[in-house]
Amino acid sequence: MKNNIKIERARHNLTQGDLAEKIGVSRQSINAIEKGKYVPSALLAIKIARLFKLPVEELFFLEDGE
Amino acid sequence: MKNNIKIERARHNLTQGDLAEKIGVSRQSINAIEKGKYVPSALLAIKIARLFKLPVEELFFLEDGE
DNA sequence: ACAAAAAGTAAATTATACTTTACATTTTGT
DNA sequence: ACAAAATGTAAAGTATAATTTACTTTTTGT
Repeated sequence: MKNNIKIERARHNLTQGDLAEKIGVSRQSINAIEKGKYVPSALLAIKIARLFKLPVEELFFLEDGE
Repeated sequence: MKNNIKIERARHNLTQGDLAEKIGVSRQSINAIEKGKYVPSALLAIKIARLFKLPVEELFFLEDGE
C-alpha cells in the first residue's frame, strides 16, 4: 500500500510529530505508514484521510499485486 | 467502527463465505468485521469497499468516541 | 557553518488483526 | 417438518500493527 501522506503533510505544513499528535498515534507509526513499512488500520486510515479532507482512496492506494 | 457490510452483502446476494473468498480472507474474519468485533486493516477495508463500488467512508464509519 | 528541529531507523515489547478448527444456532428452501 | 446452508461464536495460534526508548542522519533557519 502506498500513500500520499508526505505530500498532504507538506500541503498542511505538518511535521510527522504534529500529525501523530492530531491523530493520536506515535510519531514512529506515522513515519512507518508514510514510508509504506506497514498497512495501517482502517481506523487510522480514515482519521488521516478525514484530517486532510480527502477520501481514503485518494490518500491510500493498493499496488499491483494487492 | 461500524459498517454496512451486511447490507451490501444482501444487495449483492453474497454470503459471508462468498465475500471472504472474493476478498481473500477467512469467513470468520468477515463475520467478525461485520459484527464490529474488530477493526479491519485499511487494505481489507479498501478491497471490500471497492468490491461494492462504494467509498470506504460510506461502508465504514467511526462512532462517537473514535 | 552552526544549532535546532525533523525525519529515519532499529530493537524490544504490547496490542490486535487474522487464521484454523470445531461446534452450536439460525435461516432458507422444498 | 426436515435437511442443508448460512451465520455466530470460541479457543489457540500466527502475523503484523503500534508503542516506547534511544540513537543517527537529514533538513531547515539564522
